Amino acid sequence: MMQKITMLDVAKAANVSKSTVSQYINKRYEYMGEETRKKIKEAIDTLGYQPNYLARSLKQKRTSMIGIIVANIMHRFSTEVIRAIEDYCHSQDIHAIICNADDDPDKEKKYINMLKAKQVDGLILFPTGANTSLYEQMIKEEYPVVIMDRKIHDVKGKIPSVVANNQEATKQAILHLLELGHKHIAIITEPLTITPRIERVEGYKEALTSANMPVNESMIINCKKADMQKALEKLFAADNPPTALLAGNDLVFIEVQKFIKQHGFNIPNDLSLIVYDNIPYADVATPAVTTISQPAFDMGTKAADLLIKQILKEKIAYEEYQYECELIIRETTLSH
Amino acid sequence: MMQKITMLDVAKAANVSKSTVSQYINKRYEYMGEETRKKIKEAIDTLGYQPNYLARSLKQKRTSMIGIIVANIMHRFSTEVIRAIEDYCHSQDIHAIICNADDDPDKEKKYINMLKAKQVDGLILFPTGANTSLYEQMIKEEYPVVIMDRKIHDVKGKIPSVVANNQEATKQAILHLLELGHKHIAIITEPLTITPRIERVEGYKEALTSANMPVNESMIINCKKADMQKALEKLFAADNPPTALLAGNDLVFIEVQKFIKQHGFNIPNDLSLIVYDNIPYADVATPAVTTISQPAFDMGTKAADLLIKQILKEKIAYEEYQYECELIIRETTLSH
DNA sequence: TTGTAAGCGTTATCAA
DNA sequence: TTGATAACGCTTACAA
Repeated sequence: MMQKITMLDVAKAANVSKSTVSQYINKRYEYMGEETRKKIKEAIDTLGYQPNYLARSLKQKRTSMIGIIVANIMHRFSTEVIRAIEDYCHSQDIHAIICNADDDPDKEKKYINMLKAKQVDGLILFPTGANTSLYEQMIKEEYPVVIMDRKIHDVKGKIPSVVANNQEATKQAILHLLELGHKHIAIITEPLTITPRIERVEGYKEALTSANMPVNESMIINCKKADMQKALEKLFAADNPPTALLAGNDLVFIEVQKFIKQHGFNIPNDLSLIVYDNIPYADVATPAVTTISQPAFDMGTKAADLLIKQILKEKIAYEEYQYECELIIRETTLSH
Repeated sequence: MMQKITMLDVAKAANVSKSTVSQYINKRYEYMGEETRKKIKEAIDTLGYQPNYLARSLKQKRTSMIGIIVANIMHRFSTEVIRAIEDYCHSQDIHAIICNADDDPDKEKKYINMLKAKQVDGLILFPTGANTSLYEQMIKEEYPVVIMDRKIHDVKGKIPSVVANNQEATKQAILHLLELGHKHIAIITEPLTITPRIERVEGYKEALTSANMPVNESMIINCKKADMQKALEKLFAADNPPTALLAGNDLVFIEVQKFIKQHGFNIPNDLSLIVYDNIPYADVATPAVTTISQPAFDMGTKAADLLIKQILKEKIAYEEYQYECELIIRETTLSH
C-alpha cells in the first residue's frame, strides 16, 4: 500500500504549518494570503492528498453519519422510506448506514450498540418494541432518535415518531368494499406483534361495526407467512367464504397471490382484493391492484428532517407525526 | 448531552490504567489478574461504558466498513446483490455504506472520494465506466475494489469483477423463442452505454445469426425509458410486428407492461414476453412471467468475499468472475 | 496572516 | 501482570 498522504505532508510540501492547511481544507480563506493558498492547492494536487474524515470526526465529535435500523428490508415500504431518508441525507452531506434487524430484538440491540460505537450522529429506528430499556437509555443520553412505522407507547413524548394512520385507512378501505355490496370481507395479516397490524385489524372492525355489520372472527386471519396457505384454505372452505379480502402488506399479498393462482380464482370476479402497501407493479398488472398507499417518501423525508434537527440541536416537537394513507382504487375491486 | 464515558473514566473507576482497560476490551485476558478483570467489568457495567470505534479505527487504520456504489438502486438486481453483500459482511462484522450514483459519473466520483475520506476499507462498485483515472488511481494505491455487473476494459487484470454471462443468456432465450416458432422477435433495452446491454443485444444477434435468420435492425430498440412508449408504438405499427419481445431489464419491463396494458394486448397469445432479470412477482403473476434470472445472491456474496480477501491481504485472482444466468420458462412465452 | 501545541479516545510499544 | 507514553490525523485556541 502506498504511504498515505497526511496533512503534515502537504504542510511540508507547501512550506506552511498543519493548521494553515487545515484552514484551507475547511475553506476558511479569509485571512489567508493569496500566495499561501496557491502553494497549498498545488501541494494537495501534486500529492493527491485526501483528508481523513475519521480523524476529523474524532476531534469534532460528529461523524455526519446516521444509522437506519429497519425491521424487514424486503418490504417495499421499507425500501421507499430508506430511499427517501437517503435522498434527504445526501442533500445534507450525511451518510446513512442501513441495518436489517429481521424483527429480531437481539439483532436490534446489537445494531443499536454497534452504530453508537461507530459514533453515528443519530438513529432512525423501525423498532421491534422489545428493547425498552435501550430506548430509555438513549433518551437519558439525549441521543438523537426517530421512531418509524411502529408506535412504542413507553417512549411517547420522549422520542418523535413518524407513523401512518393505519386504522383510518383500513376503515376506509373496508367501507369501500361494503359500499360495493360485499357482505363477507376477510382480512389477513401477520401476527399482531406490532402496532400497524393491530391498528389495521382495529380499522377493519371499526368499519364493520360502524356499518352495523357483525364482526366474524373467522374472517380475521393473523398468522405467520408459512401458515397462510393453510389458513386461506380453511377460510375459503367455510360456509360463507369471503367475496373480498384485504392483504395486510405486500409480502402477505404474495402469499395470497400464490393461493389465488393455485386455486384458479378469477380476480376480481371471484374475489375482490385490496393490498395494504405500495407494490411496484400495482399499476401495470392485469388486473391492476387496488392498494392502500402509504406516503413512504414523505414519511422518510420527515423522519430524516426530525433526526437532523435533533442532531443540530434545533427544537422539534417530541410527538407522533401521523400520515394519512390513500386508497387507490384500481381493478381488483368489483361490486358484488 | 450526558458526558460521554471514556476509557479513562473506566480506568479511574477500576483503579487501573487505560492500557489495562484496553486489554480487557480487546479480550486479551491472558496476563490479566482475575481480580483486575472483575474490577474492570464492574466499572464498565456501572458506568455504561461503550468503546468508541472511531478512535480505535483511527489508530488501527481499519474501519470495518466498506462502501457500495450502486448504479441504480431501483433495479431489483441491485437490491438483491446489495442484500447478499450485506448478509456476508454482517457475518464478518463489517458494515456497508450504500450510495446510489444514478449512473452519473460525477456522483460516482463524489461518492468514491467521500467513502475513501471516511476511510472505508474497500469498495464494491457498479461503475459508470467514465471515471477511468479514478479507477487507475485506486489501483496505484492498492485500494481494495471489486467491480460489479459491468466490465471496464481498462482495468482488466487489475481489479476483479463479478459479472453475468449476458450474451449467452440472451442467446439462449432468443433460441428458445425461435424454437417456439417465432419469426419476428424484438429486443428493447436502455441505451447501449454499459456492457451488459451491449452484450444482451449481441446475444440476440448471435442467436438469430446462428439460426440463419436475418437481423432486422428495426427489431432492436435502444432508447431511454421516457422514449419507450413511442418506440413501441412504432415497432408494433410496422408491417411485420414482432410476436415475441425481450425486455432488457425489470424497469424496461414496466414500460412494456404499460404499453401492453394500454393497447389491450393479450399475453402470451398476442405476444410472447421474456424479461431479463428477476422480478418479484414473476411467479405469482397471471400470466407468470418468463424471466432470465441472474444469480444475484451468489454474485453479491462473491463480490463481498473478493473484497474482504483483498482487505485481509489474502491472495485472489484479479480476473472476471463470470456467472451463468438461467432462463425460467413460465407462462408469458407461447409457441407461434 | 500563520504557527504552536494541546487534545479527541483509542491502541501499541516498552518498561517496570 | 500492569502502567507510561507515544502515536493515529485532524481541529482549534491562542500566541506570534
